[in-house]
Amino acid sequence: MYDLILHNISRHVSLDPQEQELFLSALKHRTLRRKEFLLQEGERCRHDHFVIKGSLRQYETDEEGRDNVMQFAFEDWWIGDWYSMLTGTPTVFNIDALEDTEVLMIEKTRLDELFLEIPKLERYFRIIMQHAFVALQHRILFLQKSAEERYADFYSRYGHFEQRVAQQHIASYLGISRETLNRIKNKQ
Amino acid sequence: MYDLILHNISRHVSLDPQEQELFLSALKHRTLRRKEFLLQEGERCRHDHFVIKGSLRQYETDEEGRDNVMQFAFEDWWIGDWYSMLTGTPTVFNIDALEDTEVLMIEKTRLDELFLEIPKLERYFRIIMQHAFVALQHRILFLQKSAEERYADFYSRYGHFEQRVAQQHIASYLGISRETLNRIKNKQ
DNA sequence: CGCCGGGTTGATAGCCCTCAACTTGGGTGG
DNA sequence: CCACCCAAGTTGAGGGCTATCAACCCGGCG
Repeated sequence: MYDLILHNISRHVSLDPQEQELFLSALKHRTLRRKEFLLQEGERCRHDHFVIKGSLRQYETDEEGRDNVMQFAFEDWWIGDWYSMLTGTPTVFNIDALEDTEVLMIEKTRLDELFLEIPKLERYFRIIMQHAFVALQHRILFLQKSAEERYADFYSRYGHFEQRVAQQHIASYLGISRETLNRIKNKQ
Repeated sequence: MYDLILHNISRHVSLDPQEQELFLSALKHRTLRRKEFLLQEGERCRHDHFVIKGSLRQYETDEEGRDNVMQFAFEDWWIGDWYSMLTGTPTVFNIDALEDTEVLMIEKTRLDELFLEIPKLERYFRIIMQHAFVALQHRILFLQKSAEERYADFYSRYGHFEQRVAQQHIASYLGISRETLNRIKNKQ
């Protein structure tokens, strides 16, 4: 159950066995059925979540009732709402499971304590946050491009996940309508 | 010269005088004339930069020769290319000065050393990276909205900077043409 | 077997881009 | 100090990409 997260951490920092034990003891395990919510708009987000099985989608619902996908999360990814965690305000996002899913969750307040006890853990979170930041920068640049280019970029990066996600959700992630995405895919 | 950056840091962590001294000794000072480059496409980005005077714009130039503004940086902001710094690859971005500008720069390799010597400094960078991440998430959501809504959001957040930046750069930042932005502003 | 969410396809419309011409203003050099 | 020049901004016309709406198909699940 903990192999995936320990391996993920070990790619950036090396915790000794004691530190690993301390960190793992702060984690809680949660399973979700397909379509079940991990977080709903209006709640306060108090945990960060690491996916060990399945997949999730984070999205906001705008005034017209349209869903805008902020991100997906598959095995080996973190997902949560840092805005809500940092400010303590209710989240604008929903996070629900696209498949039957299992996550490890850590409370934000506990994580802040652990940063004091395990400096290397703070380094790990700094590093993955930098990578997440860079990924969003890339996405912003591609949102300036045509629908076809956006899909081509998505396919080259995340094509291997494509069958696990409904096309309309991918379209939303790319900022295009599901009809347009469909036409693009049927063109070639 | 160092007041601004020390005050910025103190909003998130409190360094003792020794740590402050150590950190400041790693900084270099650089002045740029308007239109001068801080970073150019193809170079490796080896420094992060903190603006103490003036303003800059970070942008990529695409195949059609169009500039896409990634972000601006004013006094009290950090700017650099973390993708290039993390991977050691040449940057795709240009960063140039919109006004006569002064920055404090820190070498990425030196910063990594300092993180070992001053854990609180690593905390500071983790925290500002989280804030930057959240800001980009917000921007992605607004790139789904109409040109008018994007400008309204920009104005409410950064309206006080508006006179210091050419409208065409703001348009690029918002992902709309300068003509469209102009029509929006002259409508009201 | 029926329902429903997801996907497909066509017709239409609209937002915004592009191109072009003109205006304005600040900076620079004579 | 003035005149020129170029960058930036303004305004109009036209078109294209993509959203929207609608109808229909399909497969899986209850």
